[in-house]
Amino acid sequence: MKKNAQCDNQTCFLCKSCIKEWLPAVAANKKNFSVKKGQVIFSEGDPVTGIYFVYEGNVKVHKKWGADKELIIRFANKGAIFGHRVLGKHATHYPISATALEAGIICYIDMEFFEATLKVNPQFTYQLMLFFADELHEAENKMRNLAHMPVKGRVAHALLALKDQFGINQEGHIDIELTRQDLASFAGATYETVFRVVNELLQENIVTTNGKKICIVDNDKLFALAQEASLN
Amino acid sequence: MKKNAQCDNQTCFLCKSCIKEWLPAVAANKKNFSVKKGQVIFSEGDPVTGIYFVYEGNVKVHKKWGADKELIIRFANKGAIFGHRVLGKHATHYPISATALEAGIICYIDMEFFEATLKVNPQFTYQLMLFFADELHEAENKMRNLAHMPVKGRVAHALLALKDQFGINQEGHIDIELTRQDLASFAGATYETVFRVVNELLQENIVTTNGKKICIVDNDKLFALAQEASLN
DNA sequence: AGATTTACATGATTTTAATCATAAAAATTA
DNA sequence: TAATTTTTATGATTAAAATCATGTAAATCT
Repeated sequence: MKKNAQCDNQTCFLCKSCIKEWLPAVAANKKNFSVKKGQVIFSEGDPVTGIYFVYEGNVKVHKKWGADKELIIRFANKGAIFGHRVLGKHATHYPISATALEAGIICYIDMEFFEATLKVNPQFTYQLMLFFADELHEAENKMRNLAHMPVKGRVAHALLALKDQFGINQEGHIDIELTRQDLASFAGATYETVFRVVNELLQENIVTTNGKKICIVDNDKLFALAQEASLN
Repeated sequence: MKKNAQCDNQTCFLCKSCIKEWLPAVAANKKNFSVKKGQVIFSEGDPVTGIYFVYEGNVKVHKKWGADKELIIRFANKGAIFGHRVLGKHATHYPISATALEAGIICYIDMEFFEATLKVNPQFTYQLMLFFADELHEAENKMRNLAHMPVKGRVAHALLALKDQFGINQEGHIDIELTRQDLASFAGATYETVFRVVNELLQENIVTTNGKKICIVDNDKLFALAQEASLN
């Protein structure tokens, strides 16, 4: 929890959606700190004290199952809000964990100031509601996929979602490096199964890989896999 | 779409959360209509025109998979909002379907008036955001369960969720009658598997059934099943 | 740099739950 | 009320994916 690194007060979801007059208050109340790769920012069951934003780096938001399984709910990248359990009923403990995927800078806002922010910034509240509506929409898709779509389709969907969120870098790779285990946890399957599925995708010339880097070669086929049977 | 039956303008989520001064506007702009059992209120892919509330009856919100599978995302009961796809990005088509589980009365608000309502009622917007936060929380649990929890646990969880939402009637039954197929679709499994699981629950004296009516006899055991392995 | 931990790789086996098949009962509708 | 549709019931079979087991490679920590 080093406190040196500072954000620019204009990048995150909060700074971008609140009225300019409120920014000094944000600057005065925010707490920046840097995290290193693999650092747990908060863990399922921890008491809720505030809300977080990503300034640098990527964070996985995940939910544990037993000792050694988890589901990655989503990724928070530059600017994104996470830990929004300050809101809603029974908002006393984080229902999910948040872990840094790489070194980065996090911004923390305590509950009290966040609630003041909501009161003062109806526009921000509105934006937050829209964000939740979109999250909910994605969650609905993911639930259906987990219930009915085979692993291969879920992996295809996961790769497309990663491409959407992180984009493609100069070399043509999806611009995030995940371990196969994290990819598996994101797709909601085991490492071994995902390993086999990725092998199939390689065989079928749908993707190429280079270590953790993944390149989508045939977007259409991948897309078709992610849709399969949902249209019949 | 009979237009005779009218709601009382004080029961639904909208009427309860907006300022009183706005209620006449709501009354002037709402469109009530009655639905019969099994009636599809809107279907996945339909263009979005407005938002709905339940005044009487229960509605299932579901997402299709192929021709004959679906996942029931949630149930909307008296007062509940549904079809909130008016909000968020790409809010052009309903991503889910809504079907009446029994005869009832529905309230419809068109998009334009709903957006005006949000502008005029920051308090309502705030309540809606909290509602979404809670929905999201439940969705996170459901996703993890679909990914990792065995069907028996998911059925246990489903029964407890039904008890929570609909309560217990005088005879001690969960106060909603679902077909086994709907219970299966809510738990994210097939009819046959759920049938077998319910048989096990009967054998273990955890529930009793009487046709579609289900009574939870041993809440603790059911709760334990719905937790199993998530704590290890 | 060496030691240790974490991630990758892959085959064999087992388990779970879906699929298929078929019949009876119940509910709905003509 | 007869006819049709929907729901319930249940066994047999198959398929998908998890688990188990084991070795190697790569990354991280002293």
